[in-house]
Amino acid sequence: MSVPRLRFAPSPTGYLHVGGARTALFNWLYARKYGGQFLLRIEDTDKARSTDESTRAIFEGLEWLGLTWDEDVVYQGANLERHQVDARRLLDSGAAYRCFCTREELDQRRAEAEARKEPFKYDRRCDALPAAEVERRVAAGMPFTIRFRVPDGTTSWDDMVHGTISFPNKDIEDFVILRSDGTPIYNLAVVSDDIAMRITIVMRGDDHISNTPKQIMLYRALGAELPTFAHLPMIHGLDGKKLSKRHGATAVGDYQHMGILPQAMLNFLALLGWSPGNDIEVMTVPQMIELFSADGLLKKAAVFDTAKLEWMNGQHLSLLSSADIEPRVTPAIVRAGLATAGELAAKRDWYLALLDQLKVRSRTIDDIVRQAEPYLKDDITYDPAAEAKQWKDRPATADLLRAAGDALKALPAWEPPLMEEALRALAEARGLAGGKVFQPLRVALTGLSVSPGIFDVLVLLGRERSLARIDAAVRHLAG
RNA sequence: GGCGGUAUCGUCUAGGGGACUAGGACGGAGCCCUCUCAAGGCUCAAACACGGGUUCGAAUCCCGUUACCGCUACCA
Repeated sequence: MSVPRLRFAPSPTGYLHVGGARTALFNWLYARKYGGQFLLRIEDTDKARSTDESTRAIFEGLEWLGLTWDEDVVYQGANLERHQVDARRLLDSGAAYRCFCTREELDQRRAEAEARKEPFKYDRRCDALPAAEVERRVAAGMPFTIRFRVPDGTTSWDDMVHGTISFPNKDIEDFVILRSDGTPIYNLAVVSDDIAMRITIVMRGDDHISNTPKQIMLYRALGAELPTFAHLPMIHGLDGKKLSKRHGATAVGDYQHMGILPQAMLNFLALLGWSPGNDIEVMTVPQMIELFSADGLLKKAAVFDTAKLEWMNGQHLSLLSSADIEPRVTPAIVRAGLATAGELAAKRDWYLALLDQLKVRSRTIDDIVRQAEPYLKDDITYDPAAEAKQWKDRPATADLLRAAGDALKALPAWEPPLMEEALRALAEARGLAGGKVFQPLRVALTGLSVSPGIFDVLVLLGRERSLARIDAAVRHLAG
């Protein structure tokens, strides 16, 4: 059994789309699971739409996800000569013929057929041209395309995900393989390259199912061995339509910038169109490789639901230690202007303790950054809603906070059990439930009505800062 | 229009003729825990597209219908 060779072959006409990322993921998982090779080919034959920028975006997206490829990147555009040679071989062997019909003529005939409500199929008129006439036209420099002559019969294959699929050849017209300018059409370029790259498994979106019979005919006419085909279902938006920009974020980079972890993205994508069974959902990347099996590949298109992605990210966040996520959080904090990397490094232990507190109540890296502000910045601002809710009776609150500050200040050590004892005693002395003390205090310390446990906040802030914030709140309330 | 593909809770899915009173997860509702918010635990609502077969028995197999998606270019 030969080593499986798979490839991901995006065209660089935009950013790395989540659908493309998932196709890449399944190819990669298959290669990793079965000891195969995963290759990357950039299909840049459409010069008008391809850009270096989007080629870079594809690399970046794949690298961020950790979907590494095994050999040098293949640029389809660099294989133009081989594509032409293959087209020529097909022409010479009689599997293809020259077509002198112009695009205008074709468009017109297509429109006429349309008007008559008939399906349009190229009528092979140029295939019927006498050899002498063909020669005359070529000699006269008439432009021509090369069309593949579709044989009679049926073309079918055993698809890895769909089982047997077959197409009556009569429904397939003699398709163009080489344009009049000498450049190849997609189907030729793909087959030519897949043969050259010795690809054994072609795993791609099921929007290519209709191209497959054409490609199979090309493989045969070229005398090449057929690869195994696996057609993955598409990804749709919430409205059931093929996922596109109007559904919001569709580029993997969008999710990277939203603070999604690559492993969570991969995990989520893997579950769209594949299931390991046994109700398993949250998986690390090694586990995904371990569990991956082509049997679990589904046929049905899946809807991309970001709510579940965020939940998944939260799951992965809790799987990681604060030290693991620190490299991803720090740049975001720096970008938000809350601290410099140097400042954070100087108090690393404290910083990691802070992350431990914040990550449990976060779903994304951005959530962590949002919550970190009161601990990283010197000044806090009181959230109006929190103030209105927890500081209703301002004089009484000022008094309560002053007392709480005094109690805390009197503590022999800055430790949670002592804090709790003192604060609960204060509450009891005033006939209040603990929360009636903790909540106003939380606002004084963080400016917010939501935070980690109050004693954790006190520890994170430290004695001096906590006491100072309480003082400031008392002054604010009195003033 | 032609051809192809697909069809289980709103969403991701388990399910491979009897173990189905159709399971899990997200989201939703509620309860517990609790100083808030999360996390966690528990509970509830929620689906086999429809119609015919085959079979003692169908979510599972077959056929048809419907719906949705894709392809139908000198795009990829």
